[in-house]
Order: sequence, then C-alpha cells, then structure tokens
Amino acid sequence: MKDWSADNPKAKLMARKRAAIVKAAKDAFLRDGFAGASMEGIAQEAGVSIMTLYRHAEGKDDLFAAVIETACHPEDQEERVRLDDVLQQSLRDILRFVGVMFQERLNGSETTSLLRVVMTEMRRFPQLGDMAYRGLIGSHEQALLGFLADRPETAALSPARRQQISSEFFNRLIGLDGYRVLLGLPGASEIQMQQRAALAADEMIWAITAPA
Amino acid sequence: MKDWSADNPKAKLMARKRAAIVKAAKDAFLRDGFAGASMEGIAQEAGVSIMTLYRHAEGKDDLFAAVIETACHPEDQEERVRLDDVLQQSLRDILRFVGVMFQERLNGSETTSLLRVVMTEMRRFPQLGDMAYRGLIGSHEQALLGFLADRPETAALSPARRQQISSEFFNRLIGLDGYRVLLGLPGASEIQMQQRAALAADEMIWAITAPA
DNA sequence: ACGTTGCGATAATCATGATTATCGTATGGA
DNA sequence: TCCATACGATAATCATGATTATCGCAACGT
Repeated sequence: MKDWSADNPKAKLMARKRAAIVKAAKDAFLRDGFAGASMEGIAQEAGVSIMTLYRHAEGKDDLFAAVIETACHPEDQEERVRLDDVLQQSLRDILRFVGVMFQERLNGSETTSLLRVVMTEMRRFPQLGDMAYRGLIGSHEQALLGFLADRPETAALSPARRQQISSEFFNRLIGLDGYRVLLGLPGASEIQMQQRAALAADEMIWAITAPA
Repeated sequence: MKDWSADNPKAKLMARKRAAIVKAAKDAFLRDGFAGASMEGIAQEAGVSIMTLYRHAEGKDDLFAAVIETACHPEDQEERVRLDDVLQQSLRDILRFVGVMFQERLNGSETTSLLRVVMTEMRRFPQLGDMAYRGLIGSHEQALLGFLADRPETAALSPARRQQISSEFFNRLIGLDGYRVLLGLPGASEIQMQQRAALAADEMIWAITAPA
C-alpha cells in the first residue's frame, strides 16, 4: 500500500477511503479468491472508483498482500475479555474453554476462507503459508505455552516437555473435522467440540501430573 | 468427456490420445489450479493440438470435472497387496499399519494438491467437496469399519459403537499437521506418524475391550 | 472563502486465454 | 492399397480484466 506524508491536507478523507477499500478487498478476496476478485468489483463494493484503488495501492498484488497480512493477525480483543472471566477457574476448566474457543475459531467461516485463499495463492506469494500458520494456529500454541509457564502445576516440567504437551493438546482438538469444514461439509457440533475439549484437557492434565 | 461409438475405425489411436490428455490435464490442474492451467499448456504437455482437446472434451469445465472425479477415486492396488502381508498379524499391528498408511496418503503431495484445487473450485463445482471427502477420507473410514465388523474382537460391539470407535481412530491420527501440510510447511515425520498410529491403535483397542 | 489535492468518469491500451472455423494431411484398420 | 476420419496448424473471434492517461469537479482543512 502506498503511504502519503502524514501532513496531508486531506489525510482524513484518504484514511476513510482506504479503510473502505481494505474492507471491500478483504471481503472480495476471501469470498472469490485472488483471480476471482476483480479490481472493478472491489472498487464498487468500496464505493470508490477504480482510479482511487490505484492511487492507494500499487496494484492488485499489493492490495492482496496487504489484505492477507492483516487478516492473518486477528485482533484477540473479545477473547481476552472473555478469558479474564475464565482465568479464575480450575486448570481443567480453563483448558476446556481454550479448547472450544480454538475449535470455533479454526472452523469459523472467516478462518476457513482465509486458509482456502492462502493455500491457492501460496505459489504466487511464498511467505503466505508460514504467515497464516503462525497467525491462525501458532499464536494459539504460543499463548497456551506462555500461560502454562506461569502455572504452578507445570513448574516441575522442562520447557521441551511443556512444549510437547501443549502441542499434543491442540493436536487432539482438530481431527477430520478440519478437512470437512475446509471441504464445505458440516464440521463438529458444539457438543462434539466440548467433548473433544474436555478429553484434551483431561489428557493434558494427566500428562502434566505423570510426566513421561 | 465426449464418447465415441465403440466401433470407430480409429478407436485405439483416440484412446491413446485421450489417455495422454487426461494425464496432462490432471498434472496441470493439480499443479496450477483451474484458472492457472491453460488449455494450450495442457495440449502441449499431452503432445496434441488444442483442437484435439476440444474433440475429446466439451470444454475446460468438462475436462476439469473428469480429471477431478478420477483423481478422487485412487486405485488402491499396491495398498491391497501390502495389506495382505499385514493381515495375518495382531489387531494392534494391523491398526498401526493402517494408521501410518492413512497419514502418508492424506499428507502426500498428490492428495494435498487435490484438496487445494477442490477447496478453490468448490463454488464452481458444488459436488466436489463431498466427492473429495468420500474418495480421500471416507473410503478409509469405510474400509476400517468393514474390517472391524469381521473381527471377532468387536463382535460384542453395537454397529453404532463400532462406527464411533473407528471415527475416533482417524480423528486421532490427523492433528495440526494436516494444516501444516496444506500450508506448505513440513508435516509429521515418519517417526511421529508411527508414534501417533501406535497411540491411536492402543486407544482403539482400549475402547474395544472397555466399551463406554 | 480559498487553494490544494484527491476523486470520479470515461476511454484507451494491453495481455491472457477460451473457443470455433477451416482445410489439407497423415494414419489406422480391413 | 484405400477410405474414412482423426489430427495438426493456423487464424479469427470473443470475453474478461488489469492498468494507465486525462481532465474537470468536488471536498477538505485553515
């Protein structure tokens, strides 16, 4: 995305237009993919002209890269808020909550669309795969790992062992349902997600108390 | 794909050309996707002219549909052969073997490419998602279910319980590695796949002997 | 109110690629 | 050998869509 000098007489106007463009581009790219989305369609959706698109972005590639990059870094605002309510509970309940949240997030429509687009355009933009994995999945792994490190229950574990247990936790959560969702078929129900989260939580606690 | 009357003077020639076309189209579509593959490129790869392509297929859509449909029905020849060697062993060893085979198949480059293409073109061809799931994943579930039904160890289980246990087995095999592979990142190592298969086998046997 | 500057509309350019028409040639099979 | 017919080469058509040039207008901030 092109950037202007901050002391621009019309900075506010341009910021408004830019926000509309980025939002419309995100919707279009996630819905139709890179090839399927057209610059003209994005301009219409954003309520601007094509020329304005090109005044804000170098071209389609530039716009796409900017959109995907921001989409890979979701703002975890609401979740942090909800986490504060849960953080007082037992380790088992916290893990169950995190487990359900992770499944809901990864199987959500926005994440699914993003994964599809990224997988399609990985050849054109080689860094997308790594970026998407870190933003959509690795961030959860890191968050759980950091949380565990502060927990007295895991004080006796080595960092490597903690890493292994954390990784196993997420591995247990997503089975074939992930493929089903990506293929447009119904995934796990809410109850199934809760059951799986409960199972993963129990197994993690078992692993913590009885280290291999 | 267009079909000719079987009593065609040049049936053999056409069959040869058609095979070359289908193979080239499969390579091109799985490598470059629907939009990325060009009819001209497919013709060159197949060693035929563009016109011959259109004499064999109604158009790009028709060719694509034929390619994907056949790709979703892999011939399980070699695996059946290898299975005969394993079928004499213990249930645990059989399950471990099946578990490793399933992971290798699902994480293989051909299956990965196919899944990517299917996910991208699902909107254009709505039946692709279901077709791919049944061909690439559901077939394994059905095969294991059928195998279990003939096993004396599961004679006491209800069909529904057998279904549940079989489904859980595959759920345990594929974790986040499936996403990693689809995103072009390194998946599970051979040793990790064996460990996971061993774990899934043990848990299935435990579930069989101690029904919920 | 004013000057700067982004914006909109339009059209043109350019490239890619699917699809079709035509016609002479080459080849398979009896 | 001979006939039917698939094949190859070429060019034309057609559509889509990215990208750029131009120019008058409208809007923002002081």
